[in-house]
Amino acid sequence: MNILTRRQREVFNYLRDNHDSFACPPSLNELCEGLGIVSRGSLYKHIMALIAAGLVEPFTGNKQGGIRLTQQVIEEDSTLPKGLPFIGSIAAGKPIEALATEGYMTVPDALKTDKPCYVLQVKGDSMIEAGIYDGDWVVIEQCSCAKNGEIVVALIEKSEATLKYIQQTAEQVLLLPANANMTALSYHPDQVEIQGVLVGQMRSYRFH
Amino acid sequence: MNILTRRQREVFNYLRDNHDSFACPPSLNELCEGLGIVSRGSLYKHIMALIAAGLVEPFTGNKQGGIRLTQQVIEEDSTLPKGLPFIGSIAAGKPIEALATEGYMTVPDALKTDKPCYVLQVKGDSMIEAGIYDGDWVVIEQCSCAKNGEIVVALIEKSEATLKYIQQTAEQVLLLPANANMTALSYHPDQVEIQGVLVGQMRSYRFH
DNA sequence: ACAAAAGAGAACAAAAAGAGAACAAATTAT
DNA sequence: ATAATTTGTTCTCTTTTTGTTCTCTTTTGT
Repeated sequence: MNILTRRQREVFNYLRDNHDSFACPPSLNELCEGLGIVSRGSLYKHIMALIAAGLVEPFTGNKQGGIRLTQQVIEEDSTLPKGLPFIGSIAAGKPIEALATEGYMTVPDALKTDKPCYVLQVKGDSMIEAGIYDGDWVVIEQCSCAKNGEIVVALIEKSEATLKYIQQTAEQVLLLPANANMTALSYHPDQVEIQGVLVGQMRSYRFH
Repeated sequence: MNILTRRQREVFNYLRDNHDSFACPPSLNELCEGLGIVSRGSLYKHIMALIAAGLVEPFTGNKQGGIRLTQQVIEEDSTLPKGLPFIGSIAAGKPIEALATEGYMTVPDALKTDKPCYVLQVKGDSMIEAGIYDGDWVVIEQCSCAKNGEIVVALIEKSEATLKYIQQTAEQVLLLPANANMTALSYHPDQVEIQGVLVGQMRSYRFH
Protein backbone atom coordinates (compact mmCIF):
# COMPACT_ATOMS: atom_id res chain seq x y z
CA MET A 1 0.00 0.00 0.00
CA ASN A 2 1.49 3.26 -1.10
CA ILE A 3 1.59 6.37 0.97
CA LEU A 4 -0.32 9.36 -0.31
CA THR A 5 1.23 11.98 -2.53
CA ARG A 6 0.82 15.62 -1.72
CA ARG A 7 -2.20 16.20 -3.86
CA GLN A 8 -3.87 13.01 -2.77
CA ARG A 9 -3.52 14.18 0.81
CA GLU A 10 -5.14 17.50 -0.09
CA VAL A 11 -8.05 15.74 -1.70
CA PHE A 12 -8.49 13.52 1.33
CA ASN A 13 -8.35 16.47 3.71
CA TYR A 14 -10.99 18.21 1.68
CA LEU A 15 -13.20 15.15 1.84
CA ARG A 16 -12.72 14.80 5.56
CA ASP A 17 -13.25 18.45 6.35
CA ASN A 18 -16.42 18.67 4.31
CA HIS A 19 -17.91 15.24 4.73
CA ASP A 20 -20.83 16.49 6.77
CA SER A 21 -21.65 19.35 4.44
CA PHE A 22 -22.43 16.92 1.65
CA ALA A 23 -26.06 15.87 1.80
CA CYS A 24 -25.31 12.80 -0.27
CA PRO A 25 -22.05 11.35 -1.60
CA PRO A 26 -20.49 14.11 -3.67
CA SER A 27 -20.08 13.71 -7.39
CA LEU A 28 -16.75 14.09 -9.10
CA ASN A 29 -17.88 17.35 -10.66
CA GLU A 30 -18.78 18.80 -7.28
CA LEU A 31 -15.44 17.81 -5.86
CA CYS A 32 -13.56 19.19 -8.85
CA GLU A 33 -15.20 22.53 -8.37
CA GLY A 34 -14.40 22.56 -4.67
CA LEU A 35 -10.81 21.58 -5.25
CA GLY A 36 -10.17 23.78 -8.26
CA ILE A 37 -9.59 20.91 -10.69
CA VAL A 38 -10.99 21.20 -14.20
CA SER A 39 -10.77 17.62 -15.27
CA ARG A 40 -12.80 14.84 -13.70
CA GLY A 41 -10.33 12.32 -15.03
CA SER A 42 -7.55 13.88 -13.01
CA LEU A 43 -9.53 13.79 -9.81
CA TYR A 44 -10.59 10.25 -10.51
CA LYS A 45 -7.01 9.09 -10.27
CA HIS A 46 -6.67 10.65 -6.84
CA ILE A 47 -9.88 9.09 -5.60
CA MET A 48 -8.69 5.69 -6.76
CA ALA A 49 -5.50 6.17 -4.79
CA LEU A 50 -7.51 7.02 -1.68
CA ILE A 51 -9.61 3.90 -2.13
CA ALA A 52 -6.46 1.83 -2.50
CA ALA A 53 -5.20 3.41 0.71
CA GLY A 54 -8.39 2.42 2.49
CA LEU A 55 -9.33 5.95 3.43
CA VAL A 56 -12.36 6.15 1.20
CA GLU A 57 -14.72 3.54 -0.13
CA PRO A 58 -17.07 3.28 -3.10
CA PHE A 59 -20.63 3.97 -2.13
CA THR A 60 -23.06 1.21 -3.08
CA GLY A 61 -26.30 2.89 -2.00
CA ASN A 62 -27.48 3.47 -5.56
CA LYS A 63 -26.49 2.26 -8.99
CA GLN A 64 -24.42 5.24 -9.87
CA GLY A 65 -22.13 4.84 -6.93
CA GLY A 66 -20.14 7.73 -5.63
CA ILE A 67 -17.75 7.63 -2.73
CA ARG A 68 -17.69 8.18 0.99
CA LEU A 69 -15.20 8.09 3.80
CA THR A 70 -14.37 4.80 5.43
CA GLN A 71 -16.26 4.22 8.67
CA GLN A 72 -12.96 4.10 10.49
CA VAL A 73 -11.99 7.55 9.26
CA ILE A 74 -15.33 9.03 10.26
CA GLU A 75 -14.99 7.64 13.77
CA GLU A 76 -11.49 8.95 14.12
CA ASP A 77 -12.71 12.34 13.13
CA SER A 78 -15.60 12.36 15.58
CA THR A 79 -13.38 11.44 18.50
CA LEU A 80 -11.09 14.36 17.90
CA PRO A 81 -11.29 17.11 20.49
CA LYS A 82 -13.64 19.78 19.28
CA GLY A 83 -12.45 22.88 21.04
CA LEU A 84 -14.81 25.70 21.93
CA PRO A 85 -18.15 26.12 20.20
CA PHE A 86 -18.17 28.79 17.54
CA ILE A 87 -21.51 30.53 17.81
CA GLY A 88 -21.54 33.06 15.00
CA SER A 89 -20.99 36.75 14.82
CA ILE A 90 -21.81 39.52 17.21
CA ALA A 91 -23.11 43.05 16.59
CA ALA A 92 -25.51 41.54 14.12
CA GLY A 93 -28.29 42.35 16.54
CA LYS A 94 -29.26 38.85 17.54
CA PRO A 95 -29.11 37.43 21.05
CA ILE A 96 -26.54 34.70 21.52
CA GLU A 97 -29.13 32.17 22.67
CA ALA A 98 -30.80 32.41 19.31
CA LEU A 99 -27.64 31.35 17.51
CA ALA A 100 -26.79 27.71 16.99
CA THR A 101 -23.28 26.35 17.22
CA GLU A 102 -21.80 26.66 13.75
CA GLY A 103 -18.68 24.69 14.46
CA TYR A 104 -15.82 24.28 16.82
CA MET A 105 -12.57 26.13 17.19
CA THR A 106 -9.44 24.99 18.93
CA VAL A 107 -8.31 27.78 21.23
CA PRO A 108 -5.05 28.11 23.17
CA ASP A 109 -5.44 27.51 26.89
CA ALA A 110 -4.12 30.99 27.58
CA LEU A 111 -7.16 32.51 25.85
CA LYS A 112 -9.83 30.70 27.80
CA THR A 113 -10.76 30.03 31.40
CA ASP A 114 -11.79 26.87 33.20
CA LYS A 115 -15.40 27.98 33.01
CA PRO A 116 -17.50 27.34 29.89
CA CYS A 117 -16.46 29.56 27.00
CA TYR A 118 -17.57 30.14 23.44
CA VAL A 119 -16.23 31.93 20.38
CA LEU A 120 -17.80 34.77 18.43
CA GLN A 121 -16.69 36.62 15.34
CA VAL A 122 -16.77 40.39 15.65
CA LYS A 123 -18.60 42.46 13.09
CA GLY A 124 -18.09 46.21 12.98
CA ASP A 125 -15.67 48.70 14.41
CA SER A 126 -17.16 49.48 17.79
CA MET A 127 -14.10 48.22 19.66
CA ILE A 128 -11.24 49.19 17.37
CA GLU A 129 -9.56 51.37 19.95
CA ALA A 130 -9.33 48.34 22.20
CA GLY A 131 -7.51 46.49 19.44
CA ILE A 132 -10.52 44.39 18.46
CA TYR A 133 -11.15 44.66 14.75
CA ASP A 134 -13.83 43.70 12.30
CA GLY A 135 -13.51 39.99 11.61
CA ASP A 136 -11.59 39.16 14.79
CA TRP A 137 -12.67 36.23 16.92
CA VAL A 138 -13.33 36.74 20.60
CA VAL A 139 -13.39 34.12 23.32
CA ILE A 140 -16.21 34.75 25.80
CA GLU A 141 -16.56 33.21 29.21
CA GLN A 142 -20.20 32.43 29.72
CA CYS A 143 -21.41 34.26 32.82
CA SER A 144 -24.07 36.73 33.83
CA CYS A 145 -22.16 39.33 35.78
CA ALA A 146 -19.03 41.36 35.23
CA LYS A 147 -16.70 43.79 36.94
CA ASN A 148 -16.66 47.41 35.90
CA GLY A 149 -14.24 48.05 33.08
CA GLU A 150 -14.46 44.58 31.61
CA ILE A 151 -15.51 43.97 28.05
CA VAL A 152 -18.76 42.06 27.93
CA VAL A 153 -21.29 40.60 25.57
CA ALA A 154 -24.45 42.44 26.58
CA LEU A 155 -27.94 41.66 25.43
CA ILE A 156 -30.02 44.82 25.25
CA GLU A 157 -33.79 44.63 25.65
CA LYS A 158 -33.57 40.88 24.95
CA SER A 159 -33.03 41.60 21.31
CA GLU A 160 -29.63 43.01 20.44
CA ALA A 161 -26.23 41.67 21.48
CA THR A 162 -23.14 43.86 21.46
CA LEU A 163 -19.55 43.80 22.61
CA LYS A 164 -18.76 46.81 24.83
CA TYR A 165 -16.95 48.01 27.92
CA ILE A 166 -19.28 47.92 30.89
CA GLN A 167 -19.66 50.41 33.73
CA GLN A 168 -22.53 49.67 36.08
CA THR A 169 -23.99 51.32 39.15
CA ALA A 170 -27.19 50.61 41.03
CA GLU A 171 -29.15 53.04 38.85
CA GLN A 172 -27.71 52.54 35.39
CA VAL A 173 -25.60 50.43 33.10
CA LEU A 174 -23.21 52.19 30.74
CA LEU A 175 -22.08 50.40 27.61
CA LEU A 176 -19.02 52.11 26.20
CA PRO A 177 -17.69 51.49 22.71
CA ALA A 178 -13.97 51.84 22.07
CA ASN A 179 -14.48 54.10 19.11
CA ALA A 180 -14.46 57.90 19.23
CA ASN A 181 -17.08 58.00 16.47
CA MET A 182 -19.61 56.14 18.55
CA THR A 183 -21.41 57.19 21.68
CA ALA A 184 -21.85 55.44 24.97
CA LEU A 185 -25.29 54.07 25.71
CA SER A 186 -26.97 54.22 29.07
CA TYR A 187 -29.58 51.72 30.20
CA HIS A 188 -31.57 50.72 33.19
CA PRO A 189 -30.13 47.54 34.75
CA ASP A 190 -33.29 45.65 33.83
CA GLN A 191 -32.77 46.41 30.17
CA VAL A 192 -29.33 44.81 29.98
CA GLU A 193 -28.41 41.19 30.37
CA ILE A 194 -24.77 40.13 30.47
CA GLN A 195 -24.12 37.06 28.38
CA GLY A 196 -20.40 36.71 28.95
CA VAL A 197 -17.08 38.37 29.58
CA LEU A 198 -14.26 38.74 27.09
CA VAL A 199 -11.29 36.55 27.97
CA GLY A 200 -9.48 36.24 24.66
CA GLN A 201 -9.15 37.68 21.17
CA MET A 202 -7.73 36.31 17.94
CA ARG A 203 -7.07 37.61 14.45
CA SER A 204 -6.02 35.99 11.21
CA TYR A 205 -3.79 37.74 8.70
CA ARG A 206 -3.88 34.91 6.22
CA PHE A 207 -5.81 36.80 3.59
CA HIS A 208 -4.52 40.33 4.18
CA MET B 1 30.23 9.12 10.54
CA ASN B 2 31.00 12.79 10.43
CA ILE B 3 29.77 15.43 12.81
CA LEU B 4 27.19 17.81 11.42
CA THR B 5 28.10 21.26 10.18
CA ARG B 6 26.26 24.29 11.39
CA ARG B 7 23.93 24.46 8.46
CA GLN B 8 23.24 20.76 8.49
CA ARG B 9 22.22 21.07 12.11
CA GLU B 10 19.90 23.95 11.21
CA VAL B 11 18.29 21.91 8.49
CA PHE B 12 17.82 18.99 10.86
CA ASN B 13 16.34 21.18 13.56
CA TYR B 14 13.93 22.60 11.05
CA LEU B 15 12.90 19.12 10.00
CA ARG B 16 12.46 17.99 13.59
CA ASP B 17 10.57 21.06 14.77
CA ASN B 18 8.15 20.95 11.90
CA HIS B 19 7.77 17.30 11.11
CA ASP B 20 4.15 17.26 12.19
CA SER B 21 3.20 20.31 10.19
CA PHE B 22 4.01 18.42 7.02
CA ALA B 23 1.02 16.43 5.86
CA CYS B 24 3.30 14.20 3.84
CA PRO B 25 7.05 14.01 3.30
CA PRO B 26 8.12 17.52 2.39
CA SER B 27 9.59 18.18 -1.03
CA LEU B 28 12.94 19.85 -1.48
CA ASN B 29 11.21 22.93 -2.84
CA GLU B 30 9.05 23.26 0.25
CA LEU B 31 12.04 22.90 2.51
CA CYS B 32 14.04 25.41 0.50
CA GLU B 33 11.31 27.96 0.89
CA GLY B 34 11.04 27.36 4.58
CA LEU B 35 14.78 27.51 5.10
CA GLY B 36 15.41 30.43 2.78
CA ILE B 37 17.52 28.50 0.30
CA VAL B 38 17.08 29.21 -3.39
CA SER B 39 18.77 26.19 -4.83
CA ARG B 40 17.42 22.69 -4.41
CA GLY B 41 20.84 21.33 -5.24
CA SER B 42 22.32 23.05 -2.23
CA LEU B 43 19.76 21.67 0.13
CA TYR B 44 20.14 18.26 -1.39
CA LYS B 45 23.72 18.09 -0.16
CA HIS B 46 22.61 18.80 3.39
CA ILE B 47 19.90 16.19 3.25
CA MET B 48 22.40 13.63 2.04
CA ALA B 49 24.63 14.48 4.97
CA LEU B 50 21.72 13.96 7.36
CA ILE B 51 20.99 10.59 5.79
CA ALA B 52 24.62 9.63 6.18
CA ALA B 53 24.38 10.67 9.82
CA GLY B 54 21.36 8.42 10.29
CA LEU B 55 19.06 11.22 11.39
CA VAL B 56 16.89 11.13 8.32
CA GLU B 57 16.03 8.34 5.95
CA PRO B 58 14.89 8.16 2.37
CA PHE B 59 11.20 7.58 2.18
CA THR B 60 10.09 4.64 0.05
CA GLY B 61 6.33 4.97 0.42
CA ASN B 62 5.75 6.10 -3.14
CA LYS B 63 7.76 6.15 -6.32
CA GLN B 64 8.94 9.66 -5.99
CA GLY B 65 10.40 9.09 -2.57
CA GLY B 66 11.15 12.06 -0.42
CA ILE B 67 12.60 11.95 3.05
CA ARG B 68 11.49 11.62 6.62
CA LEU B 69 12.98 11.57 10.06
CA THR B 70 14.35 8.34 11.45
CA GLN B 71 11.86 6.52 13.64
CA GLN B 72 14.18 6.97 16.57
CA VAL B 73 14.20 10.74 16.14
CA ILE B 74 10.42 10.88 15.82
CA GLU B 75 9.92 8.97 19.04
CA GLU B 76 12.24 11.25 20.90
CA ASP B 77 10.27 14.16 19.59
CA SER B 78 6.77 12.76 19.96
CA THR B 79 7.00 12.71 23.73
CA LEU B 80 6.59 16.45 23.50
CA PRO B 81 3.15 18.02 23.49
CA LYS B 82 1.78 19.16 20.17
CA GLY B 83 0.96 22.56 18.81
CA LEU B 84 3.22 25.25 17.49
CA PRO B 85 6.58 25.93 19.09
CA PHE B 86 6.55 28.95 21.36
CA ILE B 87 9.89 30.62 20.83
CA GLY B 88 9.89 33.49 23.27
CA SER B 89 9.40 37.18 22.91
CA ILE B 90 10.24 39.58 20.13
CA ALA B 91 11.61 43.11 20.28
CA ALA B 92 13.97 41.87 22.96
CA GLY B 93 16.78 42.32 20.52
CA LYS B 94 17.70 38.72 20.00
CA PRO B 95 17.57 36.85 16.72
CA ILE B 96 15.01 34.09 16.58
CA GLU B 97 17.56 31.45 15.76
CA ALA B 98 19.25 32.17 19.06
CA LEU B 99 16.09 31.41 20.97
CA ALA B 100 15.22 27.90 21.98
CA THR B 101 11.71 26.53 21.95
CA GLU B 102 10.25 27.32 25.34
CA GLY B 103 7.12 25.30 24.95
CA TYR B 104 4.21 24.57 22.68
CA MET B 105 0.97 26.39 22.10
CA THR B 106 -2.20 25.04 20.58
CA VAL B 107 -3.34 27.49 17.93
CA PRO B 108 -6.61 27.57 15.96
CA ASP B 109 -6.24 26.42 12.38
CA ALA B 110 -7.53 29.76 11.17
CA LEU B 111 -4.49 31.51 12.62
CA LYS B 112 -1.86 29.38 10.97
CA THR B 113 -0.94 28.17 7.52
CA ASP B 114 -0.01 24.77 6.21
CA LYS B 115 3.62 25.80 6.29
CA PRO B 116 5.70 25.62 9.46
CA CYS B 117 4.77 28.31 11.97
CA TYR B 118 5.90 29.41 15.38
CA VAL B 119 4.59 31.65 18.14
CA LEU B 120 6.18 34.75 19.65
CA GLN B 121 5.07 37.04 22.41
CA VAL B 122 5.19 40.73 21.54
CA LYS B 123 7.05 43.14 23.78
CA GLY B 124 6.53 46.84 23.34
CA ASP B 125 4.12 49.12 21.54
CA SER B 126 5.61 49.39 18.09
CA MET B 127 2.54 47.87 16.42
CA ILE B 128 -0.31 49.18 18.55
CA GLU B 129 -1.97 50.98 15.66
CA ALA B 130 -2.21 47.65 13.88
CA GLY B 131 -4.06 46.25 16.88
CA ILE B 132 -1.05 44.31 18.16
CA TYR B 133 -0.42 45.11 21.81
CA ASP B 134 2.26 44.50 24.37
CA GLY B 135 1.91 40.95 25.61
CA ASP B 136 -0.02 39.69 22.58
CA TRP B 137 1.06 36.47 20.93
CA VAL B 138 1.71 36.41 17.22
CA VAL B 139 1.76 33.41 14.91
CA ILE B 140 4.55 33.63 12.38
CA GLU B 141 4.91 31.60 9.23
CA GLN B 142 8.53 30.71 8.87
CA CYS B 143 9.78 32.04 5.55
CA SER B 144 12.44 34.30 4.17
CA CYS B 145 10.59 36.59 1.83
CA ALA B 146 7.47 38.72 2.06
CA LYS B 147 5.20 40.92 0.01
CA ASN B 148 5.20 44.65 0.53
CA GLY B 149 2.77 45.73 3.19
CA GLU B 150 2.93 42.51 5.15
CA ILE B 151 3.96 42.43 8.78
CA VAL B 152 7.19 40.53 9.18
CA VAL B 153 9.71 39.41 11.73
CA ALA B 154 12.88 41.06 10.48
CA LEU B 155 16.37 40.41 11.74
CA ILE B 156 18.48 43.54 11.49
CA GLU B 157 22.23 43.25 11.19
CA LYS B 158 21.98 39.67 12.37
CA SER B 159 21.43 40.87 15.89
CA GLU B 160 18.04 42.41 16.51
CA ALA B 161 14.64 40.99 15.64
CA THR B 162 11.58 43.21 15.32
CA LEU B 163 7.99 43.01 14.18
CA LYS B 164 7.22 45.66 11.55
CA TYR B 165 5.44 46.41 8.32
CA ILE B 166 7.80 45.88 5.41
CA GLN B 167 8.19 47.92 2.24
CA GLN B 168 11.06 46.81 0.05
CA THR B 169 12.60 47.99 -3.19
CA ALA B 170 15.82 46.98 -4.91
CA GLU B 171 17.77 49.69 -3.09
CA GLN B 172 16.29 49.73 0.37
CA VAL B 173 14.14 47.97 2.90
CA LEU B 174 11.75 50.08 4.95
CA LEU B 175 10.59 48.78 8.31
CA LEU B 176 7.53 50.70 9.41
CA PRO B 177 6.17 50.62 12.94
CA ALA B 178 2.45 51.09 13.50
CA ASN B 179 2.97 53.79 16.10
CA ALA B 180 2.99 57.52 15.43
CA ASN B 181 5.56 58.00 18.17
CA MET B 182 8.11 55.84 16.41
CA THR B 183 9.93 56.41 13.15
CA ALA B 184 10.37 54.17 10.16
CA LEU B 185 13.80 52.66 9.69
CA SER B 186 15.51 52.33 6.34
CA TYR B 187 18.11 49.66 5.65
CA HIS B 188 20.13 48.23 2.85
CA PRO B 189 18.67 44.88 1.75
CA ASP B 190 21.81 43.13 2.97
CA GLN B 191 21.25 44.38 6.48
CA VAL B 192 17.80 42.85 6.85
CA GLU B 193 16.84 39.23 6.95
CA ILE B 194 13.20 38.20 6.99
CA GLN B 195 12.49 35.47 9.49
CA GLY B 196 8.79 35.08 8.99
CA VAL B 197 5.48 36.64 8.09
CA LEU B 198 2.65 37.41 10.48
CA VAL B 199 -0.34 35.13 9.95
CA GLY B 200 -2.15 35.34 13.28
CA GLN B 201 -2.48 37.29 16.50
CA MET B 202 -3.90 36.44 19.91
CA ARG B 203 -4.55 38.26 23.15
CA SER B 204 -5.60 37.14 26.60
CA TYR B 205 -7.84 39.29 28.80
CA ARG B 206 -7.76 36.87 31.70
CA PHE B 207 -5.74 39.13 33.95
CA HIS B 208 -6.97 42.56 32.82
C1' DA C 1 46.06 32.34 1.48
C1' DC C 2 44.01 28.15 1.88
C1' DA C 3 40.45 24.61 2.48
C1' DA C 4 35.91 23.54 3.89
C1' DA C 5 31.22 24.71 3.70
C1' DA C 6 27.36 26.77 1.58
C1' DG C 7 24.98 28.49 -2.06
C1' DA C 8 23.31 29.59 -7.03
C1' DG C 9 21.87 27.91 -11.13
C1' DA C 10 21.51 24.89 -15.07
C1' DA C 11 20.37 20.42 -16.85
C1' DC C 12 17.85 15.95 -17.03
C1' DA C 13 14.85 11.90 -16.36
C1' DA C 14 11.16 10.25 -13.86
C1' DA C 15 6.98 10.94 -11.44
C1' DA C 16 2.89 13.39 -10.49
C1' DA C 17 -0.77 16.27 -11.80
C1' DG C 18 -3.67 18.07 -14.94
C1' DA C 19 -6.48 18.88 -19.41
C1' DG C 20 -9.52 17.15 -22.47
C1' DA C 21 -11.88 13.86 -25.29
C1' DA C 22 -14.64 9.75 -25.59
C1' DC C 23 -18.25 6.41 -24.10
C1' DA C 24 -21.80 3.76 -21.73
C1' DA C 25 -24.85 3.70 -17.90
C1' DA C 26 -27.78 6.30 -14.95
C1' DT C 27 -30.57 10.21 -14.11
C1' DT C 28 -33.45 14.03 -15.24
C1' DA C 29 -36.17 16.85 -18.28
C1' DT C 30 -39.52 17.38 -21.91
C1' DA D 1 -41.59 7.63 -24.58
C1' DT D 2 -37.65 10.23 -26.28
C1' DA D 3 -34.16 13.58 -25.71
C1' DA D 4 -30.88 15.89 -23.01
C1' DT D 5 -27.93 15.97 -19.26
C1' DT D 6 -24.98 14.11 -15.73
C1' DT D 7 -22.61 10.36 -13.95
C1' DG D 8 -18.34 7.20 -13.44
C1' DT D 9 -14.77 5.43 -16.14
C1' DT D 10 -10.89 5.03 -19.36
C1' DC D 11 -7.82 6.86 -22.46
C1' DT D 12 -4.00 9.88 -24.51
C1' DC D 13 -1.35 14.01 -24.32
C1' DT D 14 0.94 18.11 -22.06
C1' DT D 15 2.58 20.64 -18.25
C1' DT D 16 4.46 20.97 -13.80
C1' DT D 17 7.04 19.26 -10.03
C1' DT D 18 10.35 16.24 -8.16
C1' DG D 19 14.89 14.16 -7.03
C1' DT D 20 19.36 14.07 -8.69
C1' DT D 21 23.80 15.48 -10.55
C1' DC D 22 26.74 18.92 -12.30
C1' DT D 23 29.79 23.15 -12.45
C1' DC D 24 30.86 27.54 -10.76
C1' DT D 25 30.90 31.32 -7.27
C1' DT D 26 30.66 33.13 -2.56
C1' DT D 27 31.25 32.85 2.29
C1' DT D 28 33.57 31.32 6.42
C1' DG D 29 37.07 29.88 9.65
C1' DT D 30 42.00 29.13 10.48
